[in-house]
Amino acid sequence: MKLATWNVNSLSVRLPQVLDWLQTNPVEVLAMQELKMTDDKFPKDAFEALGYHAQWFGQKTYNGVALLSRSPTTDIVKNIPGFDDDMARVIAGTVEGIRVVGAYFPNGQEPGSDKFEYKMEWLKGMRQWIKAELELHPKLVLMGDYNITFDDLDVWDPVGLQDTIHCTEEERYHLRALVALGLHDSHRLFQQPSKSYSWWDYRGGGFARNRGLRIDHILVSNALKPVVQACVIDKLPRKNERPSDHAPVVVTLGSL
DNA sequence: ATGCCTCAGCTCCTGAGA
Repeated sequence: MKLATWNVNSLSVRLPQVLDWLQTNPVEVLAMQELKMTDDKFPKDAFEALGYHAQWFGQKTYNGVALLSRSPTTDIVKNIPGFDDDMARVIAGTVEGIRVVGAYFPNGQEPGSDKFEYKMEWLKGMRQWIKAELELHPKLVLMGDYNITFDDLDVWDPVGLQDTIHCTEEERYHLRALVALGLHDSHRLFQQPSKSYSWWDYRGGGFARNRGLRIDHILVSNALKPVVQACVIDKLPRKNERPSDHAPVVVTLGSL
């Protein structure tokens, strides 16, 4: 089965592209981020017409996340239990026996800012919760827009972007701490093209010059690691007219 | 260049994204 994550940067604008992509890539699960719409605007019917069940957690203007699945998703959780948050950033559910967490991690804007502090607190809350989730659900996938690079390999200009947002040691510490709970970066389990990124700035021909960052990740739990067969960044949708600035990431799992 | 695009909305500018 394939599971994917995609920051669509406005589902209203990107809906036709998402539907196209799903027809070519009929993944079992798609986690979307940055819907930028209220719940009443969510295009449930369009996804159902393609054979998907949908769960969503929207918000006006910013954030908003959703899970699409071919088979029904159960035990839905919205946002991080125990972490008070007025932003719609997390949606979790169980699909085919796998606990799937789709997340839009805070951007953080700039080290030292209030938004950066919020990001750090959010990361702590996420880690506490995922620790508990892993005990309840050993087969777990945590995927989404993390807004954090693991290391220099994930950064087109590691020198110029050193210690800037997405690349600070503090953010990377939290990402490693999350992995240390018993998760694995699917991307790095496989040989990947050099300079593999999942986001490119709209400005300055970022995509054409491959000036990007790898900030969208699919982490799989210890129990799932043996069955991970592939992890691919699909750059094709980034070549569309009016693309999202992020590309989808797809992981393939064999049967346990 | 505190810019460069893109998106939403208190929409013809601004805040935020990353």
